[in-house]
Amino acid sequence: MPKTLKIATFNINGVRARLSRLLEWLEEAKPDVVCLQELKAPAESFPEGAIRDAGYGAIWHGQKSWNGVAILARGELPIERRRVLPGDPEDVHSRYIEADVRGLVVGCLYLPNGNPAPGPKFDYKLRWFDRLHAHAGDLLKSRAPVVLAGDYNVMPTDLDVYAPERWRDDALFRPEVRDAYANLLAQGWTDALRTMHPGERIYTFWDYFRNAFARNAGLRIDHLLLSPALAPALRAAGVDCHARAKEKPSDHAPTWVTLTV
DNA sequence: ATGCCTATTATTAATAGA
Repeated sequence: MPKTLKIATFNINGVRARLSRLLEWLEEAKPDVVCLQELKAPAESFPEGAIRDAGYGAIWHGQKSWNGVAILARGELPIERRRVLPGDPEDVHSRYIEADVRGLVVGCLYLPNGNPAPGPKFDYKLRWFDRLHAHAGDLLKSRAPVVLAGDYNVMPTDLDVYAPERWRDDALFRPEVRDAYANLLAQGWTDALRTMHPGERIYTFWDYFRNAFARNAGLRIDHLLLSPALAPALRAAGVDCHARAKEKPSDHAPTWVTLTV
C-alpha cells in the first residue's frame, strides 16, 4: 500500500533558543522525518524530552557552541548508521549524522560556511565537499533509497540568490563550491526543490540584517537530494516561509518534500 | 570595505554565522 512521507530539513540556529518555534512547526507541519542543523548545544543539552512529548524520536550529534545535527522521526526512533562523514579523523565538527528511518537512508548534513574565502575555512569547506562526494557515491552504489538533506551553504545558480553580483566572491557562491554541488548532482542525485519548481525563485534563508526577509532578499542554500531509487517517488516540495516571519525565528525556513513510497 | 542581527560562551566583549 503506497503511503506519503514528508521529509524536512531545518537549520534551527540554536535548538534551545528556538525550541518553541520547533515544537509549533512540528505540530503544524507534521513532518515524518526532520533533519536539524546548527543545534548550537552540547549533547547533554539537547531537549530530548520536549521533542519526545511532541511525538518524535531523535538521534543527535551535539557540540558546545556551534554546529550540531539531529534526525527526528514521528512515532519512532531513527536507527543510527553513522555520525561522522568518513575521510578525516581530524575533523571534530558535528556536521553529519545518518540513519535508517521509514525504509529510507537519511543523511543530515551541515556543510561548512567557508568564509572568508580564500583562506583555511574555505579550504576546509572544499575538503568537506570532497568527502561528501565520496560518501554520497558509496551510498549510490548501494542502490538504496537515500535522502541527503541539510544546509549545504551553497547557492547552486544565479536563480538561487537575490543579488548574484554581490555574492560572486562569497564562500557560498564562488565557482569552486557551485562546481562541487554540480559535480555531486552529476552522480545522479535529484535536487528536489529545483526539480519541482524549475525557473522559480525559491529561498530558504534570509539574513537577520537589513530587513532581509521583508525585502525577500534571500538565498536557497538548504537542499534535499534524492537518490535515483527515490526520485520517481517525489510528489511535492516547498519552503515553510511563514516560519521565518514569526517572533524570534531562525534565519532559515523549514524546507520539505513529500514522497510516495 | 564594513556594519547591520543573533546565539553562545564567558563576564560585557569575542566569535561565528551567511
